[in-house]
Amino acid sequence: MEKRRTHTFARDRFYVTTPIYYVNDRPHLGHVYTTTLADVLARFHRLAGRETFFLTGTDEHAGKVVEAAEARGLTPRAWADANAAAFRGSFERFGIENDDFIRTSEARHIERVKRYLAPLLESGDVYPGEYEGWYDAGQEEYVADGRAAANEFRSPVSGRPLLRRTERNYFFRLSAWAEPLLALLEAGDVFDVAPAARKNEVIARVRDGLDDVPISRAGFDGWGVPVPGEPGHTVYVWIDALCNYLSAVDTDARRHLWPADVHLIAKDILWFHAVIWPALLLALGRRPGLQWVRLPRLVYAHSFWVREGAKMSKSLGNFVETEHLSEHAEALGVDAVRWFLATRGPLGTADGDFSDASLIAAHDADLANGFGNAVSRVAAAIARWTDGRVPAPRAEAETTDETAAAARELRAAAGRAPVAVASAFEAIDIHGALAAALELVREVDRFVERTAPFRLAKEGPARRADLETILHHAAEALRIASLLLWPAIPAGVATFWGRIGRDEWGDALADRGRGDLACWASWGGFVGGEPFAKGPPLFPRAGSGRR
RNA sequence: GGCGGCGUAGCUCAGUUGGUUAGAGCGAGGGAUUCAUAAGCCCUAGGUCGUAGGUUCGAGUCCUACCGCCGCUACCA
Repeated sequence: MEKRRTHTFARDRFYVTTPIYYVNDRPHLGHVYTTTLADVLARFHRLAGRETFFLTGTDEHAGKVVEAAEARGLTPRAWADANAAAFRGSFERFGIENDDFIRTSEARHIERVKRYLAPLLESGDVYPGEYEGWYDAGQEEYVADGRAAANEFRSPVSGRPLLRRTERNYFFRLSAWAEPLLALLEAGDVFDVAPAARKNEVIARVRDGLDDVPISRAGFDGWGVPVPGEPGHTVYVWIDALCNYLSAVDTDARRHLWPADVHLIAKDILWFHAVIWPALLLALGRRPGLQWVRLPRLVYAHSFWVREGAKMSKSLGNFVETEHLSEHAEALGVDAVRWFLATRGPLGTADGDFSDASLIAAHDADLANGFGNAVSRVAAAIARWTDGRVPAPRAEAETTDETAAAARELRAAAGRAPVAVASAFEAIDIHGALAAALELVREVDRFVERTAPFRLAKEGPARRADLETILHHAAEALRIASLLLWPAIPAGVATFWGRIGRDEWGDALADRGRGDLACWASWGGFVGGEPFAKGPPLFPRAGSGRR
């Protein structure tokens, strides 16, 4: 389909963002999806020991927010407070640990948007002009020329004729940045867009040339960011919203975090993130005192969820609500939801189908029958034959050649896995990263089948060294696999760590702390004598068994 | 209309710069086991690689046409 490209991130830090969500929306699958992906990435980089910053938030400055508030007899502030809280709440429910939650209505943000606009006005990157376009009075918005023509100059919503309207507002000189942007996109080493198909779309459009874009709206009703020096104008919400990525880290304590490593978005807002935002940053970076403002390294646009083949939309009313996801989380644990989103979602250019059955199937196949069962069988073996303690490894000379060979191969697989997982995560190939982690679990299952410790146990002391080597290796490989799986299924893995006497890892990573993956995931963490306790299934099967 | 992409086993998809018998996961069928969450492991899919041509010693992998599907075509977050 397309070639994945590895993006090399700064080694010691990682900054990932989600879009800030429209505060008039109720949180649904789409929001939880993007945010979960960001959380998985952020957790991986934290685990790897990097200074990680994961930002999400809400976009609040739209005229419709004021309307929605008025309709409910609330102030925009109160309405936004309630809905922003709803977003925060649903994210918390799925184990998402963002480092900050920015709201565009916050003073820290508004103040900085003004601070970014002022120098651009001064330099002429932003200039006053006249915008003429097809206006949909019912929607109170302009309709793009192409779209207006396609609709025979009638409102796509109401069907009423569109009005030709002229408005005085401020423009961003986007046209000036087409060439530099194209060069950057084609090189792809400083600023990049992924997946490749999305990048191609952007390049094709930028190649056709760019028009200047209006970035303000006439009128200011106290909700929004006033244009500096022109208090009767409001900064267009999109421009306002994009600035959040920068404004959130534009403090002495955080400025070093910029540029963002990944802006994770859905494909519908690619244009703003892949063209307008970088152009704005290029312009900003030229202003005195703002040279630290560089381009984000990567804009990654995933696709949409569909439900049983049908697009989710307000008109169909078929959104997968957060409440619905919560039911799955209650039945199977949050990890089940996270795992499904992270491994089966529309990460590439194709839309992905959501169904309850596929969520449960993913949980059963990978978590219950996979990781959970492997942990269970190894824990039971250790409980029965080595008193619940991980045996110390034995010298190869003490075991048969067959045992030694199998052990060597498992150890090699455990060495390859962290490398494969890391490089997949670097390429935002979350499916690939988690598949690589799960592959190590499969290796353990194959290893157990091949070496059959349950048979050796019956052969008495003669095979004791083999038995101990086998159990040590199986435990060790699962220990390493658990680290690699943690970003996606932190709850179950934390429980597992408790059983193997590694609560310290959970402690280190708690409260957004950092780990030391290179050290933790290296072979030899178990020296012998550690617990590997049995316990209730980490991921109890939901479906019935086979046969 | 323009630009771009896709169409590979029942399902979801991998298939490097063209080269031995086209792969994985899930599902389905079969088998040997029994430590484990009726889990795990092994074997099996005889797939016209959308269709028709072409280039080549050789094409799923390049070219052309056609059929079907999809994305983008600038300001709805």
